[in-house]
Amino acid sequence: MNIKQLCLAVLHVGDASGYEIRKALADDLASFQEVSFGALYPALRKLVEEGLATSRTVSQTGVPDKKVYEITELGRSQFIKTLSDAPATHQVRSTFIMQLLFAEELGPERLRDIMLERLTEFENELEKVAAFAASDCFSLETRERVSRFCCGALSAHCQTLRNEIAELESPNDTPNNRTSGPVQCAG
Amino acid sequence: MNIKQLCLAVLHVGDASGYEIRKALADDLASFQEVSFGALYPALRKLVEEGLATSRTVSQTGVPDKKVYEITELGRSQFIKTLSDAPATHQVRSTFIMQLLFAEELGPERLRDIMLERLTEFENELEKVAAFAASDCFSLETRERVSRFCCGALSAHCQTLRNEIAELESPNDTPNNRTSGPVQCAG
DNA sequence: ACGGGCATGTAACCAGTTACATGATTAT
DNA sequence: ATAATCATGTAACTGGTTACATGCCCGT
Repeated sequence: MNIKQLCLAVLHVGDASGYEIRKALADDLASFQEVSFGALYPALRKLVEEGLATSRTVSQTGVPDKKVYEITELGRSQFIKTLSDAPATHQVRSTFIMQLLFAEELGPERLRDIMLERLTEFENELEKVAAFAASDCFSLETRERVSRFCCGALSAHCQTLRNEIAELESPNDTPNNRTSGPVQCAG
Repeated sequence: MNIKQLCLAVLHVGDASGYEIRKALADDLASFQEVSFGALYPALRKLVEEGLATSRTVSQTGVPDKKVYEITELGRSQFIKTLSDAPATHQVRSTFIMQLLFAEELGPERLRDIMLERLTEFENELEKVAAFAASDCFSLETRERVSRFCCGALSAHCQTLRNEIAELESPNDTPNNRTSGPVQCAG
């Protein structure tokens, strides 16, 4: 998923300016990386050069003019083909897991803060997914499928973290909804 | 989590050569990105230059010599401090979610293949986590905490995908363990 | 004979971030 | 006043990947 591909994904849904594309990527669906303008604008220029998109300047009152990009048929077909041919990767890069691994070195207070910070972030992402599910982008079927997939992991993460935090604060209680002893990694 | 930090993490657990560090990152725990040798060896050289690690050449019979790196006290303390100060990020970059979003354009057969491919991969990762939980790295408490966290999401992903695949193959059945209708994004 | 695992390293390249540059409008 | 939002863009830099270079041992 490079920036050009990411831009085409947004433009496939509807016309947008560079600024709007960035906002769409950052806000609309959790877990899609924020892109910087320094990479975004050159990428859009290249899309136009390659005939995958066209641009037009739209004047606005109050705010500056914007360059609205529109995907071409070539852009549409190339985007879908590239997406279809790409392996179904799903990579996690997590400082948080590393912090869990070295929790003993960080100390219980810092560990608690970190888990709390992450829990809040996961809850925010969950809200973004809910907002996406209630939006009118894509078909109902697609929105439900994507939401179910994302919610599954996010809810699990929230649940686990709440248990871990509770356990840290009162180590003697065994919370009712998790098993102690060997971890069961049921698929 | 840049490469130097990643190397220090592995070396914090025990001495290792460049080759072994790469293997540790790729195999031992799911969701830690594979690093290329082109980035790894220069990073290790820099660690030695900065006094964060030392290296010694170990002769082996049959296989070539290897350069085993050992973390220094400075390396240890700097690694932990950097890790503690870092924000608890947890980023997902997923071609797969993008493919779910544009599932209608890909067609049901391709969608099914993609979900199957991803399901297999998640199952593999689940096995890696189980192997980690049964290993002797880190304390039991840490292994359980990390395993619980990782298993939670991976199991949820597997469950969701199995439902989605079943639904695709017989759209009329409503699987017993998922609700149809509006998605519930319970935290 | 050939592929794969072990083992280290460099050079060319590329894709991204960060910082800089500009500037109007609106809300606090 | 001062920050935030809207809006586009360039230049320097960084942090990686890919491909290349080398070489030996083991299994089939």
